[in-house]
Amino acid sequence: MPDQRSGCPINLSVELLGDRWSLVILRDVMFGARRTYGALLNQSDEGISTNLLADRLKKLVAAGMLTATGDPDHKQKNVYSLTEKAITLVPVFAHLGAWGRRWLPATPQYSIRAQLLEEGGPEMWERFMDDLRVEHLGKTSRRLGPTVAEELQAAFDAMAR
Amino acid sequence: MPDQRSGCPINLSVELLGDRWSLVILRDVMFGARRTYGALLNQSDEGISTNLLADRLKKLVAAGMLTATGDPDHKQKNVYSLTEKAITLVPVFAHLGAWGRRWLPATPQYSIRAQLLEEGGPEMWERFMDDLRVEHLGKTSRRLGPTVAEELQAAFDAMAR
DNA sequence: TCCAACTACTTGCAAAATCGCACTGGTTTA
DNA sequence: TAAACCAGTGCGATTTTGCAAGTAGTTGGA
Repeated sequence: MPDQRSGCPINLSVELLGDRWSLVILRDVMFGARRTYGALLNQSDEGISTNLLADRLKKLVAAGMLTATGDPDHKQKNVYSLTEKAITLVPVFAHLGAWGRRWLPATPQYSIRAQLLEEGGPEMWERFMDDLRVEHLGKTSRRLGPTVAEELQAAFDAMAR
Repeated sequence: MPDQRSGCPINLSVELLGDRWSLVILRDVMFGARRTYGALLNQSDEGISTNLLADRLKKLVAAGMLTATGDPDHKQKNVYSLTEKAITLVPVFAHLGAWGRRWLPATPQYSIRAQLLEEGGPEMWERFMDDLRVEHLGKTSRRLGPTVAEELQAAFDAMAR
């Protein structure tokens, strides 16, 4: 990425995220609670290959979308965390998921999270972003009860069974 | 696109729109009022090349995002129109534009439309989608006064001067 | 202590996509 | 009738993708 094509915010977003894997990886970190290379690789529903995963993780870290910190229990393991920049993509994911659910041949199991997020509306997105800030940025929580992430995951798992 | 990687709505959206040009072309049709091959090519701020533009237009038509109709005044000219499927991407564009404006080095001139759309909120997006339905789907208008597209364009042009 | 399994990658290679640019063939305008 | 305009196509170079295999350090169990 030497110089950008134009200063248009849509174009800049496309230049950063407009490929076949970046958003899928961020989705897995955000909604699938996959935080390591191995988890992202082995639990990838779309089957990303090792070199592309390594490359995208590098680029996403360089772009300030993810941070990598070593796992104290396992010297080789890197744990990836979302940055605030990535967390603020939640409304984009919510709308894109709703759009895909409406117009593309999405399967019910995979659609359930998009549906919940769509029905929850902006208030739920805000709660979800707060949960992500607790999980990924180490903010302290002020709320009680299950997190939005847990709700989404529970709904997804219930469909999987 | 033989078979899809997974039935996840985010993944399916990425498979359809996750490249370096599709969203940029749709943005130009939607916000830039460019309706022909020539307009999209010559007024492209990012400088798309002829073969890629031709290829993407073909794919977007095949995907039901655009329709092509002949210009009665000019037998060679095709006029491209947004479908309802494409028009419902407006909220995605609005959020993605807002995100790019906040986090990426967008220039003021190019940001003005994203800013107006962000400040206008969902009510403005609905008005804009109605305007697009009038322009692109031939629906009859029930509102008076300037269209949202005209407002956005006027603001953009004012910045350009 | 040794070794197999696990971790996070890197490398090599072929296929596909993207790129800029020249060019084509029909249409309209002067 | 010539020049300009229109929507592409063809080509060769570069880049990206996808798959498979290999590497190097880490961990856990016998």
